[in-house]
Amino acid sequence: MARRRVTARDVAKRAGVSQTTVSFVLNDVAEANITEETRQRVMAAARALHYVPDAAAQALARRRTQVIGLVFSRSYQHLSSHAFLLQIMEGLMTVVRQHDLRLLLDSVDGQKDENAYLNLARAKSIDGLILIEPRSDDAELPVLVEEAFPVVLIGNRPDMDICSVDVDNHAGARVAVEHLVSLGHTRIGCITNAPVLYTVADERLMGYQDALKAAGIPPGDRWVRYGEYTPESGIRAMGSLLDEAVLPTAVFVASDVVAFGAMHAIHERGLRIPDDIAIVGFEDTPLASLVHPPLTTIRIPAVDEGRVAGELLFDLILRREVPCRRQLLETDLIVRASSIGNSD
Amino acid sequence: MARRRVTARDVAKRAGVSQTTVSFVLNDVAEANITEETRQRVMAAARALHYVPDAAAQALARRRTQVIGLVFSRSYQHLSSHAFLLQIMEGLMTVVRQHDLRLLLDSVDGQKDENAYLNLARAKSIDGLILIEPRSDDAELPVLVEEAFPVVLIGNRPDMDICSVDVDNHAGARVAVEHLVSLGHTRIGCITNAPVLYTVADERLMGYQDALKAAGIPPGDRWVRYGEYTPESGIRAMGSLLDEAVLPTAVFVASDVVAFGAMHAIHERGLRIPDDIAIVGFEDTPLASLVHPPLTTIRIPAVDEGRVAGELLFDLILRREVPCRRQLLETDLIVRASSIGNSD
DNA sequence: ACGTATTACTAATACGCATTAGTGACGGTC
DNA sequence: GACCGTCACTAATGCGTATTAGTAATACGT
Repeated sequence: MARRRVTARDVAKRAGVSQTTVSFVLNDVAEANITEETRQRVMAAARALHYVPDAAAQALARRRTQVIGLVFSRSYQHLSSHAFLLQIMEGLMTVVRQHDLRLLLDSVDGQKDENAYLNLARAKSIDGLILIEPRSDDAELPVLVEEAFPVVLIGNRPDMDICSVDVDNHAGARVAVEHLVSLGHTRIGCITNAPVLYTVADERLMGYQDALKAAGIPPGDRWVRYGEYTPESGIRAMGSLLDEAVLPTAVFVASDVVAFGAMHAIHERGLRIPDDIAIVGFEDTPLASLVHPPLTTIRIPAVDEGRVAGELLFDLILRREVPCRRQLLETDLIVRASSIGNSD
Repeated sequence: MARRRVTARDVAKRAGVSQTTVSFVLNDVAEANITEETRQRVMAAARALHYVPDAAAQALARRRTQVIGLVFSRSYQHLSSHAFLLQIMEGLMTVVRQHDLRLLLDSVDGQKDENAYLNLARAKSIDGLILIEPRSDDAELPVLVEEAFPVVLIGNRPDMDICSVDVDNHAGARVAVEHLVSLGHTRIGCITNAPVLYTVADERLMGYQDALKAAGIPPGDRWVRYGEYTPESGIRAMGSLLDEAVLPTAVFVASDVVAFGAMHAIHERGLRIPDDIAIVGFEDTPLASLVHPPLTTIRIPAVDEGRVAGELLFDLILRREVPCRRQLLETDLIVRASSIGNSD
């Protein structure tokens, strides 16, 4: 086949007008005063030729690409354990479609790719960026902000003045642990969702500790372990906890996915949930209600996070006034059988 | 800040050469005979100015965008239940990085967006396309093929001559059901992963039926239900199965995610897995080994699918010879406790 | 010594669109 | 009837790169 590309000039020729007019018609330029009759002729020609404007040429001329970047600060090997990434994308997608944007995906792997998304921005491959779970040692971010590039974080960097959408991780973790305290637990462990280098992990750990303090329980390191996104890390962490001489009676696992691993480890040792060890997770991933026993957890409105972040970014790109630079969404405690139900 | 963009001309000025030379140096054009000394000067200038070529301008001049599209034929509302989409992306990402490409994400929602990815192609937003789970009634696909646009399917369209990466769904389903037969089951139900409009759902259902026939068991519709990607659909389908007067003793659920819902429904009714009803899933999502009881399933090498599809597409884009247009990857039966273990 | 090759570059142009600065035709004004 | 304004367009230019067609300067062969 290999027919030549259809350009605006082809459309113009067919409609018997100039390329300029074609551009005016297709972009609905009001000041151009195009007669209805000409408009129809152009539209018809465009349709007949299956004309679709060249994205690169448009981007070059308009200085806008209509593409936004979605980047997560994890190596892509950890991608598949990112339980609510898909939910975030789902929310984001609604906005993306509304405004006829495209979504460009990338991941950042700590050391390896320097300037990964910074270069995306500089190459103007994207008009704006949504960054998931920024690391506190991320050095690109300040540069981007300094260059006034539109960025919205999902998660946060308390040290920076930057638009972000987040949940109150500290409060959420606290509610989770208070729930366990209210059930009478005093020996409460914690498995983090990630290394504390990630703000989100640190905040949840703090929430855990503060809840204990508030309940008059001295928090220590004995029952604290560090997860790393994956179920496997949950298995390891819980395995290590279960090797302690004195076992906790409840564990707050700061990520559902890690919690699934932890639950598996508990079952493996022949212990029961919640009778021997109660578990509370964090996130409420779609499967949390389906595992056995269903997992008590702190719900993050991930779809909303994606949607709100998308809207915020869209406003930033258009240089609109942004009402609130830091959006904090609500978490909810979802009580299920892993903390309170009949045992399995 | 808002400093003006750094262009190749700026780099040229600083290095005391022409823009052409800058382009030659940065693209390693061998025929250009650039002296090492000049090369160094240009490189230094580029680095000093943080020069990054404008992606749109490059795309326009090169007639290639360095972007590939990843599209799934599901509405984005179903996105988050797409268990191994992330794994596919993980595999794809390895290729994408190797060749310094970008990944553009989109979804297609049956009726709503006509020409969704066709327009991506025509706008030359992307150099090639990977389409996940094409529908058999997808009318854009033939057009794309006719226009000789590089496309690789994950899944297949047996009626079309098109590059694809897939697993043998029929064989996989058959192995799953044969496993149940070998355990002595004769009343074996099936819950599909999706409407049979999707090739992949149809194939797995066929595999189920053929396995029954081969075992001398007449396949009927009585114990067949139709899932729709989600756990919820699994709950519904299994609920409906459990309302039958005579219950199956085993059910092949053609998707892990749907199976998780089905297992939940079984637990809800106070039945045990596998004692009352054995379950075999399909896919081996990361959580299959972690649910309770761990799920027997047919493993799809999803990461490999992504990688292979990416490599295939890359070859197509470069108009290289493609060794085999239809790559069929192996599935494995992973036996876990949901079919054969101790009950829960 | 003269023509040809080679080297190391540069000038000019194309890519396909958006946009700015016109332009000719027509209508109304004083 | 000279002037201004509006209407409905078009010609020309710019966006930032890749690439092609040069062009001086030097090297080489005979």
